[in-house]
Parts: sequence; C-alpha cells; structure tokens
Amino acid sequence: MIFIIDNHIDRCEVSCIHPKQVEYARSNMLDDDTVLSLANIFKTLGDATRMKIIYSLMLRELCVCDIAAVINASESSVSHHLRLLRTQKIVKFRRDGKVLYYSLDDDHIVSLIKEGLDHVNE
Amino acid sequence: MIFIIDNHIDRCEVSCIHPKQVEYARSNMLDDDTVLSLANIFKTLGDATRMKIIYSLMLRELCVCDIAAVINASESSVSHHLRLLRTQKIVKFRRDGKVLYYSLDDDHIVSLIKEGLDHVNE
DNA sequence: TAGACATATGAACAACTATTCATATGTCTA
DNA sequence: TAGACATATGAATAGTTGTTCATATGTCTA
Repeated sequence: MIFIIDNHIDRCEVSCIHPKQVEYARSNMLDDDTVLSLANIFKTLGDATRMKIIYSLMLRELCVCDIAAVINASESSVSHHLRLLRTQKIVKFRRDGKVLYYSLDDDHIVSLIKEGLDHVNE
Repeated sequence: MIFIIDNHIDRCEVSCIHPKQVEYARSNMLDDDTVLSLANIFKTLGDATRMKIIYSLMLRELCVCDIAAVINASESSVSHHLRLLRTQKIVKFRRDGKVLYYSLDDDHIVSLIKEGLDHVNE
C-alpha cells in the first residue's frame, strides 16, 4: 500500500503562524496604488539636497542659481531636482525674462516637513 | 605695461543673482545634521515594502512570518527591513519562545503617515 | 540678429539599496 | 541532546538614484 502525503494541502501560499491575525491585518492594508503614492512622497523628501531646496523656499521664491548658492550645490543638480519636485507639484515657477523663480506649491508638504522636524527635535 | 585681470575678485564661490535673498534664505537654513536626520526619516518611509510593514502593525503586534504573509514578501526581506526600522526606533519587539512579535514604537511616525495619507487622498 | 546668460536636458558613471540565497543563531520539544 | 522551527545575518546581485559634464533651449540686449 502506498501513502501519498502532501503537506502542502493546508498551507497557504505564504506560510504564516496566525492566519486570523494575518487576515485582520490584511483587511486593513492599503491598496498597492496608495502605498506606492505614499511611499513616493516620502521618497521625494528623503534626499538631503531636495530637502534643502524645499526648505530654502520656505521664506520666499528664489531663482535656480540662488537656490544653488543657498544650499551649495551645482545649478545642474538643483535643476534636476526641481524638475522632479515640479512633476510632483511640490514646487511651481514663474518666469521673469531669463530668470525662473521657483516657489512652494503644496502646503501638505510643508506641514509634513514641520511634523518631521518635531520628530527630529524630539 | 601688463594688466592682470582677475575676474574672480568680486565673485562669491557660487555665483548668484540676488546675494541679499541668498543670505536671507541661508540664515533660515537648517544645519546639515538636522537636514540629514530629517531626510533620513523620510527615506525610511519612502520604500513601499517598509511602508506596508509599518502599516501592517497599525492594528496590533505581529510576528515576522505573519508580516511577510500580510504584505506578500519573503521573510528574509521583511527581517532585513525590520532591522532597519529597529535601529531607527520605529518598531520594537518582544520574544515569546521562538517567535518575535514586532510592534510600532513611534507615534510621530504614525502621524507622519496619516498626514501623508491626507495628502495622497487630496 | 548675434552673443550672452539662466536654465533645462540627456548621457554616463558612481554610489546606494532591496532582494535573494545560503547559512547562522537561538529557542523549544521529543 | 538532537532536530525542528522562527528569525537573523552576510554576501552577491540587479536595479535605482544623484551628480557631473556636455549640450540644448529660450530670452534678453547690443
């Protein structure tokens, strides 16, 4: 007589110890798009150069080369970062002749940063 | 007669258009350590897997393999991320026999995420 | 309209990061 | 005390990201 033992039968795809709690946590989980958007905002703020750029714009609008001077970075680097911040609607700009003036365009971001600062300063 | 022209004389290290405004923005700038810490928090939250891990712990503590099941990731990957979150004091754990239960250990982080969610949901 | 200037953009490269696989550690139980 | 199990850890790899350099674009002025 042959016994075929299949111990995969009552295993879920990913093994887990507490199926009930897994189900519970899963039911509360954000959908993938939301997680991605959420992580994306934080990723944008998670670079020191970008953080400085945003922070330099807290008081007033600045042109690109002034931003570069304030944070001590190359204009090219600043420009690349500004593009990213632009596509995420975190900054906006206006043109005055040859000069582009950038300014903050998202209050949520500012309060996120302030909240983050509270955390850093414990 | 020889003229020596040094056009570096009245240029600041980084050229800028509006020195006054640069000075003003500079006076308001965060010091480097603060910027780095700040960016670091956001960087930690800026990864989808870590975001899911943190979010899965919103309701209750979970063990490693349950977290892995909830977010559909390998236990090894989860373990690596948990180490990072541990060193940043974002999660803590308690041991019960072979099983380690992780839970959130930082209210600031939770409110940061909530604030971020407000932003995503506009 | 040519040249100067502010900024943008693309490509290349170096540094960093997340995941995986293999292995180690620590705890329980037979 | 050996083996099973949950988790941690290290090394290797693939993908991502920031910076730089070279060049392009758009605007002003002589």
